[in-house]
Amino acid sequence: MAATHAVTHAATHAVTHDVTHAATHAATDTAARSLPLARRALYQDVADRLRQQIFARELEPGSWIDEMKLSAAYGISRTPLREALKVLAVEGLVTMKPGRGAYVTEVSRDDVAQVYHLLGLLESDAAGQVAAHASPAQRAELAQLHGRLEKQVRQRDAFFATNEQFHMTLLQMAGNRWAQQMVADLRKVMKLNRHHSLFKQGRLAESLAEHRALMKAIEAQDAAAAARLMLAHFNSGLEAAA
Amino acid sequence: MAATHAVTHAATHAVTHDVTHAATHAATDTAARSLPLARRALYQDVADRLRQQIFARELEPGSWIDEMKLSAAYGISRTPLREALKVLAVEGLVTMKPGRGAYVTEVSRDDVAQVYHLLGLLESDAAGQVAAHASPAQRAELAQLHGRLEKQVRQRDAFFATNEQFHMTLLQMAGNRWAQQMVADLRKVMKLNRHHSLFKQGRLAESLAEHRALMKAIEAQDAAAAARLMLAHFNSGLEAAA
DNA sequence: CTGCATAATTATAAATTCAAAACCCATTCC
DNA sequence: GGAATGGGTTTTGAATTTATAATTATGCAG
Repeated sequence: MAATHAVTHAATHAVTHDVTHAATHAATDTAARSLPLARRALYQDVADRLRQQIFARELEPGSWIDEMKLSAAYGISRTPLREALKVLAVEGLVTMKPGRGAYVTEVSRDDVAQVYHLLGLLESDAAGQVAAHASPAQRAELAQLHGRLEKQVRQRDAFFATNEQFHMTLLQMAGNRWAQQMVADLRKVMKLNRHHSLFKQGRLAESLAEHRALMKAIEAQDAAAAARLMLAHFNSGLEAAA
Repeated sequence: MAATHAVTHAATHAVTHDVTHAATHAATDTAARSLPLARRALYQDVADRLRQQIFARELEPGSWIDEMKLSAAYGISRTPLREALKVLAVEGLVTMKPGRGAYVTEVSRDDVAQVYHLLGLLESDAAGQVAAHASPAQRAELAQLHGRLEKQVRQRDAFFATNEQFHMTLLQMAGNRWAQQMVADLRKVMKLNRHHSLFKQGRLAESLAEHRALMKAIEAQDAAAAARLMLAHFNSGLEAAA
């Protein structure tokens, strides 16, 4: 069950701002190469693992994170774990209380609304850019992802993953790496939320319909419509979550 | 000379997501209280100091950060320094190369444009919200800050600091803590840029004029105009930087 | 003289150790 | 009886140590 998460993270995660730029053509490669050209830092792996546990609610929001217990469970020392916790703190997933350790961030109803608002703002802007400037090949890639989405209305987890991939691909095409990083972080925070809108009955189909309209606008290269539809997509997502 | 920076950072910095919520009424307090209710973590102080050095170009973009030399200079061990470096890495100010340490991030011309675009997006949204929903007291606070700005056209550093305070206060009033955090981070990145628009001759006066128009829209509670003017403010800032 | 292989040096990464807080609970004083 | 204070335990925070990886220098062969 952790498999889908692993894939998702590999795609979204670019905290290191990987300078090798190998990531750009990584899509063509098969899964993972045996020889790790750029060795991954341990604290990053630990951060990934922590995110997984937080998103899976194995670490509950509001709960205290026991450094000794966790480092023992991971089979590492406290040092890389503490470094990872600091990374998650900047991302907003955990909260550091000086002198008393790290706590999993609690995301309030208000926070959800605020994050949805920001995602709408950032992603609608990106959608407009893509509709205006994307190459035919890029539009085809989005269409292909959307096609996969259409086939996955019945499989919630798969839909979830493809949906995220669609949105992140769009962001990447918009070409603003800072926006991309921000949206990735915000989406991580959203996963903390128990009342995720896509969990709601009927929301998947609704979401799909909105995506369909968005794709149409992108293929018509109608930037204004694309932006408007993406904003509407997030607004109805928020409504479903409320 | 470091004084202005210290104040700026104290205002913008909320990485800890200070749970005490004391920050909300901090504006009424005088500078800094002598008794530190919540002891600050060392790695945070180190992070602040690193940012200062980076912004002051004592650590040049692209240059390698010598952990041993720096920890010795700061009179601390490498452990908290390395934790601080990881924080800055997530913020995008430094780049971690696995196995060969940390490097100060180089911010390209393109990056500047991208960040300006995002700031325009986020802050114009905030300006609209504030214009629509701010209380008379809040509008007065903004007006007071703007008044200070008017008097500081001749003092670049002071103008700089007050300008930042104005923008961050506006963000705080908009009430979206995630947006606030993001804008704070983006503004940190902007400080990396050598070609900062406010350094340009005549840009200060121009900036002030734009602020004046914005204030007028806010006091008239004209949300659309406030948003539009804020966006224009950033667009002309970008133009000046290019 | 040039190119590659190897050894020595240097720096990073992680584990361990040490010290200083914060917390808990019992006891005592008001 | 309740609040405050004290010691004991636990846990964080930071320094130190150890191991691993990368870089540079050096020497040898072509």
